[in-house]
Amino acid sequence: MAKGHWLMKSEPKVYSIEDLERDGEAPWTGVRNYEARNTMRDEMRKGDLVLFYHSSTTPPGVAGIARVSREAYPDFTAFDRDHPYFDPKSNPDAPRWHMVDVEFVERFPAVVTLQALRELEELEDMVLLNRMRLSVQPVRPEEFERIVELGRGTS
DNA sequence: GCCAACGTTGGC
DNA sequence: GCCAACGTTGGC
Repeated sequence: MAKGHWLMKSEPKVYSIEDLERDGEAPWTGVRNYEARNTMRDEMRKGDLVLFYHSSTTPPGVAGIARVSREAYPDFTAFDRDHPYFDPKSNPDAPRWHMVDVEFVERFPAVVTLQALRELEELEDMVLLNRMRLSVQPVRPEEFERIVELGRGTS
């Protein structure tokens, strides 16, 4: 089975690639969208590579690479009444939300901006550019490679 | 801060 | 099961 490629969004004010670099590894808490959850729960496998996207910032874009380090398990922040991601409809006996852990791989010297991605014809079918609100999404291997080249400044 | 896009909820 | 109202995301 070929290695999977994904893109995951985070607001850097909440959790940035710099935070992941410092921490080394982190649980991807707080996804409260079914499609994004299903992707994490059903499709993401240990070792898969992830584009780490910074959203709601200036400029938005891909900041680096992470790797799935633990496959899906219940998002415990949903059980914690005092946590901002608390969801009363989820509980440990019937967890509604799942997440993966990711580990730091690489931070790009410069963010590959959303604007730059939009300018490339070969990326026009990217889920990112067509379903702007989906926070965990698949990326084609060739799209992934192209963005990594841009991020490393090697193209 | 605005607001378009769009996912979710809940009344019926 | 439809769909209007509502809430959230996320670019600008």
